[in-house]
Amino acid sequence: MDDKLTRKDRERQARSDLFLNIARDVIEKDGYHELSMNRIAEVAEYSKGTIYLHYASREMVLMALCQRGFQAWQDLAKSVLESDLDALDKLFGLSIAHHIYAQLYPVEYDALFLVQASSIREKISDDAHAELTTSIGSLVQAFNDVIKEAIEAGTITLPSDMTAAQLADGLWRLLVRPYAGGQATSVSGAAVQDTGHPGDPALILRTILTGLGGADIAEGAAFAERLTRVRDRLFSDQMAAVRAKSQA
Amino acid sequence: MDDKLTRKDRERQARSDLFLNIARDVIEKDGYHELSMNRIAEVAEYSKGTIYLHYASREMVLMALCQRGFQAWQDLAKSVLESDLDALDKLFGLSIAHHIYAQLYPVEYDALFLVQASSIREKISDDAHAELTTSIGSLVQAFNDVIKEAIEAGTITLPSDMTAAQLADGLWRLLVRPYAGGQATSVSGAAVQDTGHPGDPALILRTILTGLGGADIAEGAAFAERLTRVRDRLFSDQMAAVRAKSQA
DNA sequence: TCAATAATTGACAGAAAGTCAGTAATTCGC
DNA sequence: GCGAATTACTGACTTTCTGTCAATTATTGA
Repeated sequence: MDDKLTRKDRERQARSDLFLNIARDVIEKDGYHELSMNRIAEVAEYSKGTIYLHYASREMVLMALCQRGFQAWQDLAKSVLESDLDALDKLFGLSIAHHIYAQLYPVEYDALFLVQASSIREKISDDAHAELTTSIGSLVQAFNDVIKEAIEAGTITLPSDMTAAQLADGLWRLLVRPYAGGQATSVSGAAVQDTGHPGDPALILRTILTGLGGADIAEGAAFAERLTRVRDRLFSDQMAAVRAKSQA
Repeated sequence: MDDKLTRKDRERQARSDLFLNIARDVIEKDGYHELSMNRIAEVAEYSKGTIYLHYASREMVLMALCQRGFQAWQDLAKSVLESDLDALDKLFGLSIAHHIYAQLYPVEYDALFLVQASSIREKISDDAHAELTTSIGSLVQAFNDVIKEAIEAGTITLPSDMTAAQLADGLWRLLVRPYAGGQATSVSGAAVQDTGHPGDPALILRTILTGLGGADIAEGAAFAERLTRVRDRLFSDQMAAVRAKSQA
């Protein structure tokens, strides 16, 4: 019964994906304001009505793009969680995973901020919004899990009235930000440069760790060494892809 | 010569302000997607053409709203910087100022995230965007100044390779976030509740301070006491306004 | 082979942005 | 106070998009 929904459904899925790819390409090439249902239809060589059979609105296209991207992000996070690294290494791993995702899927990453902006949020269903919240939540949860693991292992110690969830939320806030894709200006005026490695946010992470885990973890050389080691261990393939991408 | 540009210009300014107020009210009442140039014109009892004489596009209305709001925020920050409090108190003061601004100017605060979303950023001039960046920069700069002051006073100590600007940027990231105006869901899944006082972000601030300033600053009671003291000292009027607003 | 079902189309309605030629009001030199 | 010049205002118009739907074409399975 389950595989009764095969070819037709796979063709349908393939078309959904095609439209989403086109949307992504249009955005990457010409920006969001050039993304229209007409344009997708034109490039896909389908009519507009067909696009609407797959996505109820322009906003839902962005939403779907965002959601599809999350899958890749979650896969990265999963490979961190399922590794045999210790809790602290995993924390670094999640930070690196974020960075890789932002580099490898810039449009999808950017869409995350777009769909959360009020103007778009207002136009999508509560269900769709709830689904997004769930996706975000599952990534914050990954931080949460690793933090708990680190606490249990005694690697870090939280103030008595701070929960793992609160710390996870804080780390999320520090990491996740518009990457100003291709444009120079940082979101804050402090001219934080993206130097091509998990850079400045990691510095703050480090400061938090100074508070929670002691100087021996956060100290310069040890910190950098751990970052490199975890990255090479878990994500050498993806880092190669990042480098390849930045060539082109 | 300077005051030659008086009545006419003030009338013009008054109209610009009127349109902006209407825009804010429309957004507050019916959301962003109900904001149109027609709607502003209608409410203001001017024609659409006149609105366009003041704001070149819908996006520029939002931009202007955002910019006008910054003035109020900067005033709050200024009263912190110019107070005779010590550096650490000022750091708390800036955090409280942010909170008050978000409460008192929810539409303007929200607009900050809206105008930074790619879909809108793409439609405004580079000049307008640069101006916004400058405004944001001046607030981050306030953090920067206070952090430097705190370092000089020996209240906090930074890791050797962390600059004040980096810490300022980090604090900004922790504090400044969509307040999910009126809506329940936090941006992250970690269900951080806004409890009506400078709440959870302060916890992270506290953790950072544990790392940078020692446990005696960040310890529970001392932290809460400082927060209350600074708030009452600098912002008793504004806190009353916040309370009044939450009544209505 | 053909009827039923599914997929696709593109013309259409509606809404909003942004333009601009024309009109009204105001100012200022005299 | 008059008329010319400047400034402010208007709303119909064009364009461009979204989202709909009745009609058309393709596919399937009996």
